Amino acid sequence: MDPKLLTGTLELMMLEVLSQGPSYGYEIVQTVLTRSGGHFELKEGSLYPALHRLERQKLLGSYWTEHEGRRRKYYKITAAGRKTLAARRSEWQTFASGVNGVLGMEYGLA
Amino acid sequence: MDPKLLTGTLELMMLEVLSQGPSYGYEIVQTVLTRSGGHFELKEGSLYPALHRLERQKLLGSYWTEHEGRRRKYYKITAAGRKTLAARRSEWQTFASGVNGVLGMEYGLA
DNA sequence: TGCTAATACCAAGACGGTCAATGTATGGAG
DNA sequence: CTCCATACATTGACCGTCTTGGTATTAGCA
Repeated sequence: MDPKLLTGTLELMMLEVLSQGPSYGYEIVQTVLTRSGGHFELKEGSLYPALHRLERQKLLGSYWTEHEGRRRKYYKITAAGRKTLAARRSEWQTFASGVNGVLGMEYGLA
Repeated sequence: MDPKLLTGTLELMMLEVLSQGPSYGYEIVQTVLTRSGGHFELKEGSLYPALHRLERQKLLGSYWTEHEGRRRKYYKITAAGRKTLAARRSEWQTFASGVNGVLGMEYGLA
């Protein structure tokens, strides 16, 4: 999987995952891996900066917890984050159908 | 439309367009615009470098022509280009269904 | 003891996209 | 006739995001 494709959908996917409840970096990686059918292995080097970015933009909030001796930083989507998520979801759909249009595959998918 | 989404699909779309016959930069922009339903306005600053890149990789060949006083540089897909196109198409499908999986929208689209 | 998993973070570098400028030629508005 | 828009290609500066890979901590296991 060409990593360049991820650019721009990373944040969308993170917001989506967090829209279903708070989570932390390490777990988000697992969730995305599972839900993508094993295709997307988010790298820490892109995940954490993205998380910080989204937090700076107030789309996420965060808090630390302790779990069996290990520190976890939970991220929680904000109201603004949900709004952005909705916008990005629809942007993604527009984008995907645009690409499919160019590829001559506008109908259906597996 | 967030331009970051384009990263990685630009070349795919260009190869696709060229798989249907030789074309030149300016025309490729129009073709993609039309076939994407008016959504993708390729910028010259990304299009031409991409064209040159693909040519360097021997996925495209090129030749100049003259048309009503204006110079045109036609690009033509190579056999290697077609192979790459096939690979990228399937990569795109995997990618799109991965994203849709994360978004919980694996079925159908308009 | 030392390795692995869980967990978070950061710095350096590559790469591709945007903006905007440059250059040439044709054709139409005034 | 002049000016501007359109057709067409190229390039350079800038920016943002991704990858790689290294740091750091704690728990648990060989």
